[in-house]
Amino acid sequence: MPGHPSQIAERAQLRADAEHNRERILDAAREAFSTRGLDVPMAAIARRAGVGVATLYRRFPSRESLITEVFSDQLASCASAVEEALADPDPWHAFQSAVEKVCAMQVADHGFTGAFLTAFPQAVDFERARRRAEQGFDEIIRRAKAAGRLRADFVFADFLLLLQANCAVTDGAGDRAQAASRRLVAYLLQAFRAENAAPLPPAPPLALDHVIPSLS
Amino acid sequence: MPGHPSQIAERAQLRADAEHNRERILDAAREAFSTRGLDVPMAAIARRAGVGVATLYRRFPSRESLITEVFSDQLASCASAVEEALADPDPWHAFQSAVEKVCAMQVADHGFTGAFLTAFPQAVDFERARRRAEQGFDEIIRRAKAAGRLRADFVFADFLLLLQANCAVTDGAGDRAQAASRRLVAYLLQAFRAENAAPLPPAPPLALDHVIPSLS
DNA sequence: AGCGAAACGGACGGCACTCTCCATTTCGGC
DNA sequence: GCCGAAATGGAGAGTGCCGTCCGTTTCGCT
Repeated sequence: MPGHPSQIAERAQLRADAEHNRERILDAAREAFSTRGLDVPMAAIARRAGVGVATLYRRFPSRESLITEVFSDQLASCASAVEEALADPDPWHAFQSAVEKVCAMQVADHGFTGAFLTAFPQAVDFERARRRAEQGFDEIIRRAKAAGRLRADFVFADFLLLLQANCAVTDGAGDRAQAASRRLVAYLLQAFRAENAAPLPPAPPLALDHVIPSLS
Repeated sequence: MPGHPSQIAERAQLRADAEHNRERILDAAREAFSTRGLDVPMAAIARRAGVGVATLYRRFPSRESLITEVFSDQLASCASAVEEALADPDPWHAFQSAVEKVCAMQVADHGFTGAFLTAFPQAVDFERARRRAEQGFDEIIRRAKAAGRLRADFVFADFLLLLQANCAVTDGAGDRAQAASRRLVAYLLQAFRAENAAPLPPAPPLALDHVIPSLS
């Protein structure tokens, strides 16, 4: 049921041990990226995964494809969180918890998403997960506005703004990351409430494509 | 004549041409860091400054010392902006404009400050500018609270939170950076107003030392 | 068991960057 | 103008990482 048809098909042809190593590499990469930043040497990842460099390169032809794959997973998680929130009957609570969930994820991956977002080239694949998350969240926004809880001038780009902001906070402050993130999110959620709606100057021409350069 | 701080004294001994080149290097570095990120090759900076690599290294023994010096300048600018705001008779307006000014600076340096903050080792010098900025801003906060405009549970760390957040936004979004930053700042300023003060969960144990690892 | 294909790992060439060394040029006081 | 100290630039040694090549091991089907 998790559905990457083509990819799964290809991957299914992998021999059992290869598939196993692939997972190990992905895990090692996720952890390495999170703790040591995006430019950790490939060799380090390989060592951590208990495989040779060649194995790593056979599975992920370039460093970038590895990063992309890792990020793709993260993105899928976000999409799930959003869909989960869609089930919530209370529109504002849905909005709030979707935001909080996604931000908490960013805290957990300790800076990886931030590193990925701040500087990255072509990556084509996660189209689907991205769309899914974006549309789902748009729906959440729509409902929250309709219920009169979310300010009318809120736009999807504002959510991206929050995500970017949260990234900085999560990878900047070490173990304080969680508290810092929560505080920031709390502040912004307050600013997003309809009751507090005040002047608010310009609109941010910001789309996912600008946050993730790779898609352009 | 002498009796100046050691740095000035040292620098005053530089021959005229050397001092001139030093400035050129600093300018080149600022621009290079801003546009190409923190890991631009020393050679590129030297070329841009129109000097040889050796000259660069004579003036700044390590890449890090160069980065530190550039950042130190930026920090001093912030301190000035804060002191300027202190002259404002309207406490809330002072607060607001100090925040906006500093954030605008971050937009102008296009990600350099962000890059510096997100990943940096020992740097000892800017103590003074830092203190100056911090104390000045604390005073601004005090006044704004006393005037009943700034929410009572606001703390200095919240400002750092905002700075970090703003960094991410400014270097993430290219030419949209300015609009994005303004929008984010506007949202947060609204959340900071006393009138909107709402629950707001945890307090963020965050000090300048956590934002600038180098000082620890 | 036996065998072919798939997967493996480590060694290696190539490249980019940092920092040093030194022969040469430039400054600026006399 | 002259001369020593200061400053300079470029070549190059040292280092670390990327991505590939190839001889060896492991899988899994029969």
